Amino acid sequence: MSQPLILYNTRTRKKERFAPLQAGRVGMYTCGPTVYGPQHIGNLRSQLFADLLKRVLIAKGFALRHVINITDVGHLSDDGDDGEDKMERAATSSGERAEAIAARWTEHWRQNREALNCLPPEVLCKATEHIAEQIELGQKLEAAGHTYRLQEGIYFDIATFPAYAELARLELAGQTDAQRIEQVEAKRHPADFAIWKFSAAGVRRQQEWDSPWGRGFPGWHLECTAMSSLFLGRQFDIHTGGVDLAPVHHSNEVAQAECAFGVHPWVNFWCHNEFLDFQGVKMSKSLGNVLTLDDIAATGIPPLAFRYFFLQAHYRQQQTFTLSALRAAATGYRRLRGHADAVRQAEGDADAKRQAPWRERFASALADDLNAPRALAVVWDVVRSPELPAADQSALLQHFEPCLGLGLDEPVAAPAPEGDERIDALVAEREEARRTRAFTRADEIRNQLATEGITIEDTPEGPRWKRG
RNA sequence: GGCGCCGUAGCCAAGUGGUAAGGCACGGGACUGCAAAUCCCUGAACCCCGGUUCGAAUCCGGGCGGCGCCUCCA
Repeated sequence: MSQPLILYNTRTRKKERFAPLQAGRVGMYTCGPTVYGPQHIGNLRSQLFADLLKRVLIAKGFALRHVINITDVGHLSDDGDDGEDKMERAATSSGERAEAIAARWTEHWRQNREALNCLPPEVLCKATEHIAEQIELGQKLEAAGHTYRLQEGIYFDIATFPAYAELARLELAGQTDAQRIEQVEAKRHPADFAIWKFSAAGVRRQQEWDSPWGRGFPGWHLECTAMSSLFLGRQFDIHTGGVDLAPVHHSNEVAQAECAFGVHPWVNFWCHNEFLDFQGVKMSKSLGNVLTLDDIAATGIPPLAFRYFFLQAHYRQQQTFTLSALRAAATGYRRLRGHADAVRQAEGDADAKRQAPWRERFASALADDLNAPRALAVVWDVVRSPELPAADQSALLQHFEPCLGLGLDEPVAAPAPEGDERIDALVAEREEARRTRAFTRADEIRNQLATEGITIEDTPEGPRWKRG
């Protein structure tokens, strides 16, 4: 377990040995949700990735401070720079206060994470609760000559930050030719971005604040820089997010931070997860091919089966999602969990020495850029090794669980006797029929219940039934 | 127009130079009155072509196909 953790760093495009700035302590920032609606399972993949990383860091013995932000203001709804704010639009169309919408979807997101066994962050911060810090950061940038004023707002001038293209290896020259979207014409460079947007003349926004530049609201990128430095300091270890964030959002964050704080590199390790593909393309709100955790739960598949599904692919690989692939994962997950349950009470002595090879293989899989699929293969090897005493199997599974977060440490929920009198009576009648070898009648009852979606399992302790 | 990723058995998916992990499904078997659940056994030479090498899924070149980013997006 002492082997070094190797992580792929987007900043250097290499797998690197992870070492924190301060020995033993890690500061990690994860870009959180924009809370104007539900998160889909593709978004959730980013949370699962960050959680896997967090769990492995903890297993490595690091003391971790994990910060996640809630974007509850300032997100534009469409291409270009004059899109409508997503929060404002959601509020306008539903007649609710923006705060109410933000609160509802923040809670929904939090419950999703909980259902997926994502460890809670040490700090969960909201953009609207740190407006002052964002303004202060903007003023710093302004004072250092990195901004200019347009009618729409205060913009960051990327020409003042030569390292702008570094993180995402951007071709800024080629970008000028692209011209695929309408830009704010007056911008000096298409990649310049707003740090503060003005409320439109005569418009009273639900979410707006006074600033030295005028009434308005902060640009999206400002919050992450302001809040991460507030909670993690001017330089920190790890920043995570989806791959799509690197070229724009994260590049902008870097520009703001390095210009305001005079540091480089601002963040040591940039870690990005790939997309979840669905129906041949990435799952995304704009394409409309989204599924939520609620949708999955509605099919009777437990949320943790989705976590298991996630662990079956490497985080830096696009993962193909289909419902049947998820069902397959759910079957494997159910069996794995059942096995963990079965060996938990095993008699006999566990022998740490005997377990060592599996511990070693599991640890090295995760240490190698979080290779969860390989780690899962080790898990199954434990389960399918008859020569390994049950007590050792159990000890190993419990040893793995803190990294996996699959709930292998919890008893499988009892088959919940639902107590439906009619069904109970039918099941009892079937039992009686079986006893008297009236199998035709017995099967008739079973088939009848099957059409209602009820399955009967005959166990040594008698029959059991369940829905689904 | 620029940048990047991927193409492994029916499906999901590891493997980045030395005789191809794992899960699911299928098939066979055990168990069962029959099923279900569970357990055991079982399958693949890696998109195509050329090259490097004693040896390539793994490196290089070309081709075909898919995806992503450069624009709100995880």
